[in-house]
Amino acid sequence: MGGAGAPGADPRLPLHARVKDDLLRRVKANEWAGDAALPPESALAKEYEISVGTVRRVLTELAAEGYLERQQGRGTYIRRASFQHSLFRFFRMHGREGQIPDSRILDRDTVPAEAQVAEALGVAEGTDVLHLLRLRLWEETPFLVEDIWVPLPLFDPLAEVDLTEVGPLLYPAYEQLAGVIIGSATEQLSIEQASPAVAALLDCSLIDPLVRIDRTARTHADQVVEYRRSYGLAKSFQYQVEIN
Amino acid sequence: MGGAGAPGADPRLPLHARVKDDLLRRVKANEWAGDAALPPESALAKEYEISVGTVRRVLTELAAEGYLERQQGRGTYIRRASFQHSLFRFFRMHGREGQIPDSRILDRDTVPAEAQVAEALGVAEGTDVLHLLRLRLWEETPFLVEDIWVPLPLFDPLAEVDLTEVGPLLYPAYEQLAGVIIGSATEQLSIEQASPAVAALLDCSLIDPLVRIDRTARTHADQVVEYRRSYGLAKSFQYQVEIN
DNA sequence: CAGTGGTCTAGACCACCTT
DNA sequence: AGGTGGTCTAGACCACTGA
Repeated sequence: MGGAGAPGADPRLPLHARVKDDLLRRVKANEWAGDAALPPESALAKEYEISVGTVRRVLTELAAEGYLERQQGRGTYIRRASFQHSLFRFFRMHGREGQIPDSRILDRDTVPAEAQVAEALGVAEGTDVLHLLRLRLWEETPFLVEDIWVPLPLFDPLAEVDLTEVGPLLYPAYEQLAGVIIGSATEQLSIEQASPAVAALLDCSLIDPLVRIDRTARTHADQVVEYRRSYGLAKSFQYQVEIN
Repeated sequence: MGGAGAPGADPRLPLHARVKDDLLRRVKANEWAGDAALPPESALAKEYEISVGTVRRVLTELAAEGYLERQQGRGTYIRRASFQHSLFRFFRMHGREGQIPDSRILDRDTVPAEAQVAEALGVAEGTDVLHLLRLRLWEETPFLVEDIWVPLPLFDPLAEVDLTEVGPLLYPAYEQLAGVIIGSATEQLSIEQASPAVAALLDCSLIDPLVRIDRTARTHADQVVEYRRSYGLAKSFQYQVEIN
């Protein structure tokens, strides 16, 4: 290592900034995959040829930003979207406390991306993408219809897997099948009238107001890997957001 | 000073935590009011009989939490109203890009807290609180009705100020008038039918669906200082959320 | 027990602002 | 020039974890 860590970085930046950038890059590149701990502070200090205090500062900042978890006596680990965790991080409709809704994938097909899907996923219009139609239910009562598009060939494994082996949560399946970890998402809410197809699935009338949620989900590296359009019955709708 | 700073604090807590609590108390007590800088790191270190490094850590944390501003070469100051900052952090309804909607406070009165308000604000039911009724408009067209409750006597200045002097944003006014800085908030969305009073203000029919947003806003220290209930027309509703 | 991160100190040097 | 916060180092000691 050449004294700074990130070779291409602006050498006018402070040491800790350059090291932080490089370490974040390595974290995002999935070094130390699985349950492995990062090297201890002393090892990183030696590797980057900086003092332990500077390494500490960088690791503490990355932990504060949610990339790492540190535990005294154990070590420093990449914060993974743990299965149980990712539900409540990305599932924002509420009503049942801490329960996971049932999930039924009604359809799975490879389709050319229509304009809106292509733009969201950042692919050319007409490119083949994988489409899922999915119903979510509380105690056999459907409350949400989801159209989900993911890019190919990244998600080829999901196109071929036995759907009965996919649990009620998709993001853990993304991780297991395609190695894709969802790091952030943007949701856009609006209110619409039901279309006939959606009304049939949700068992509601065509004049009932629906909540529409457009979600774009990204990896930690900000690559868009899912576009999802969900419809839910407005009258049973509960959506909670923390603003920090 | 007795070596720790906060005399009543649990001596098992780390030094930096005790000093931080004490310093925060002094900041909230408005020591160093006006434009005065806090004492330099070296002076605080001497006063608390701790090392400069520990003082640095405390000040850096308090700055990260929004209480202080630090500037190299000048000093450390209590953070003052920075209007630009709180602008779009808490405003989640979209449609116009980056514009601030007009705002009209229709009513201001002191009322006993009803059950839901009391619970949200963490005061006893029947306690006097300040209530605002506020209309928000795009180009003279109302799109949002807000009932806002804040605790007294904390917000006494807001109860007395000339309302024409309050701009289109409340949180900067909270800062200027009551010294309250909003650090985080929780919003809960649901869909309802319009009540006659709201329908009149929004100029809509009683069967039109409305979006209801319940917001609880807190200081950086997680003290709840505002409960707000907003109603908006569903058909013009756009709400965007980043999930990280 | 060895190894990890957490706390705390002491001090050198630098970058920036004010006067 | 003098004083401020920003960076970086070096090292001591403690608390916690796991074998």
